[in-house]
Amino acid sequence: MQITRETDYAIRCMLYIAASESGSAVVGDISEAQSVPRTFAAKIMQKLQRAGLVKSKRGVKGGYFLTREPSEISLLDIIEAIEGPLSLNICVVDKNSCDRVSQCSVHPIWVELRDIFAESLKRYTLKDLINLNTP
Amino acid sequence: MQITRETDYAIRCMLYIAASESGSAVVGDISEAQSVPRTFAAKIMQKLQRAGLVKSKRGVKGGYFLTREPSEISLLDIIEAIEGPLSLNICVVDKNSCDRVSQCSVHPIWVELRDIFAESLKRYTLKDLINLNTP
DNA sequence: TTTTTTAGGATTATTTTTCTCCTATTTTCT
DNA sequence: AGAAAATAGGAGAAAAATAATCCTAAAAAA
Ligand code: SF4
Ligand code: SF4
Repeated sequence: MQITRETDYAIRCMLYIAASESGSAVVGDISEAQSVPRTFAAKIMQKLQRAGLVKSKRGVKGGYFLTREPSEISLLDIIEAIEGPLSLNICVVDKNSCDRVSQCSVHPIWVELRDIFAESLKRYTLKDLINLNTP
Repeated sequence: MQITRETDYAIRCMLYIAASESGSAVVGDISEAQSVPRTFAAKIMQKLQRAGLVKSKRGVKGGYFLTREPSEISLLDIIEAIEGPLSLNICVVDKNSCDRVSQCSVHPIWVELRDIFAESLKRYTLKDLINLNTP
């Protein structure tokens, strides 16, 4: 019931880019500053790009930059970019995974809790997290 | 970011005992009724017992029974019995796991979210879940 | 054209999850 | 007492998920 290391790394990476002066950063710098293994960081950035949270520019003076304002990128966005749709139990996201769904009294609870949890995660944006560091 | 299959099984097992006429059930019946592999169910019941949620009686006419009223056993109780203390990121439950804790702006968020989530899970008890089935 | 930097597929290593097996012990019933 | 029913618990195997690594290609700027 925890986010994965990969997701934690992704949040760190996004935070680094958001907090950077220029608004963009190369994988090498992100990796070093946030203690994320270099090649793993590269993979993570690719996922974030496919999810549309960042874009890249190749070559000298290239790097990754955010596609939206830090205030418009929430923890939920980052988590779902890495882990896929948020759910607290397999049956919430894939009804075929369990043949008890139709008669299960717990299933609706997981659906409801997912929404509550998602709302909480939406409330925290990159901007909030940067401000906590440099008030 | 999901509960494990084991935890889902544990909830089913508890629910079966709580809903049973006699208030107790043997592993074989629980396993069959809830489609939980027999030996795995036995292991799960042991964990639940160590957590103090059930007690067992050996021998003929034995089985497992709840130590508290169904209205006094919450989803959080069951989840923590199986998975250990609830946390959404490793650093919440083990501060030594990450040497960035002291300077990390995300860490306090995970602590806060854990509490919100735990509260939500506390609100659902076995009694609520049984009533949903047989209103 | 050279250097910098991302893109992406293939692959490996590690850890966690999901079980199974076997033997011991306790309790009840006959 | 003895047989049967049931949990207790350790050891460990199989499968899946996580956490990386490696290598080659492609793009863009200088
Ligand atoms: S038993 Fe209920 S809660 Fe568990 S996976 Fe199936 S539908 Fe979901
Ligand atoms: S980086 Fe922050 S949130 Fe992530 S594990 Fe470390 S302390 Fe926790």
